[in-house]
Amino acid sequence: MPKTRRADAARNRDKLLDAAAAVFGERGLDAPLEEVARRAGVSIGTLYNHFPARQDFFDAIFPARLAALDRLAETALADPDPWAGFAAYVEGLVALQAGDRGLNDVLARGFPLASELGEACHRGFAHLDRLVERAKESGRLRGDFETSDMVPLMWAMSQIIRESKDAGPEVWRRFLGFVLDGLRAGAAHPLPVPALSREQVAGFMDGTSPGA
Amino acid sequence: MPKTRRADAARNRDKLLDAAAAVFGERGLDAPLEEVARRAGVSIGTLYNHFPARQDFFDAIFPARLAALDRLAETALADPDPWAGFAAYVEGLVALQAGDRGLNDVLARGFPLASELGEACHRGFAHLDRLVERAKESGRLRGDFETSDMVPLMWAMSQIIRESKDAGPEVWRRFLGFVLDGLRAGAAHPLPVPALSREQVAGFMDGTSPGA
DNA sequence: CTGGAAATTGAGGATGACCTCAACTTAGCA
DNA sequence: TGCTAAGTTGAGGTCATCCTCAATTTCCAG
Repeated sequence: MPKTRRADAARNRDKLLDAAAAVFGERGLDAPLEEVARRAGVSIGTLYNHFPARQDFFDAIFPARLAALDRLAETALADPDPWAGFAAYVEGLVALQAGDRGLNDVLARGFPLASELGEACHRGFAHLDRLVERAKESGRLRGDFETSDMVPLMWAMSQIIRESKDAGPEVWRRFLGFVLDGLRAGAAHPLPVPALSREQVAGFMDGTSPGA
Repeated sequence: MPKTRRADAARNRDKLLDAAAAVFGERGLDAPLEEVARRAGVSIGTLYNHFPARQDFFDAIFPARLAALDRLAETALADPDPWAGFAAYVEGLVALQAGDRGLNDVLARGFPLASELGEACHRGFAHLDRLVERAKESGRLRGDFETSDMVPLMWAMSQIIRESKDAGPEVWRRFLGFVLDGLRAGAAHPLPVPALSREQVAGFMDGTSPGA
């Protein structure tokens, strides 16, 4: 039923999507839409015709990228070494956002989740649960680590990536090294505060967060 | 020579300073100046008369706060246990920015450093050098930790503080627990990337950083 | 008390982003 | 080849912030 679209309109839609992917990838999710229109070689009016709200771009762009997360999780779960699998997943997740400012924003904020994105996120958490469980059972991941601890971890890494992009784009690997060393069972010392609850995590996902 | 200022002008200046401290503390360094003027009960023109540039507020406000850092460092250096001193310093530093959105911004960004602030920062690094040195010599802090690693650490914590302020204002303590566990000598595994150099760190301090 | 220097005021110009819509252009069917 | 619905256009309204400056008010020294 969307087949009845005119050819030029379809072309413009694609150009907009390409431009949006590029612009959001470079400048983040708050990039001006006029820049997207400009880069697509299309007027701002046409942009709003195809994507009435900024969120519509996100819904069109990110599901495909989030598929990469699923693949990452599968590879990680296939690793015979549970700790290596866990570590590889975390590192892979951070590496993905290091190369994509838009994805970085998605992970960094109390994210602007919609429909399909929400599901992808749910799947991500499910995968993560299994990875964490497996790594804990193997005795290599500290027992008091919880899946929800991944959220602050992503916040942290996202900021490091943003700040260091220009002057030292690899530092995040070093910092992640420190953190992972702190997550090994042998390193564990008692923690002063309980992990975020499911409800708290959910709170970050719909509540709009203040910019920085 | 600034003695020749009129009494009302001095009063207004103080009101502006108080208002600015409050507003920047709540909303961060990008808070609208009109809000500062409004809260000071003064017109926007007067604000610009006293503080022609936003930076002038920072220069007037932050040196006093940075004195707290010096005190913190002294306490930490006085601790007979070098590791405890180091850990207390880090925790104190993070705690300070947890209570002050403005200070958080100062630490989080490729900061907007000026004159006096720059010096305070230098002092901070000098203190930190000694704390790190001492903790390493005691064999409790991992040998490959460098003073400049503190910069990404502050970036990381600042983001966690910002994101969690509303829904779980204590999570940062938990995450810092993980990180500190990773900094203990016993936890160390080889790192994939060298620390930031002095020059790189300096690069963050003048280069204006993009907002978030 | 008073004159003039010092300070204050706030309307308004500049900027950059958002979004709309009436007028125009064009694809594609008959 | 028209003709029309689908699509495009971009000037311009809205909004939030920045910053300026001519007119006005206030302080205080003489």
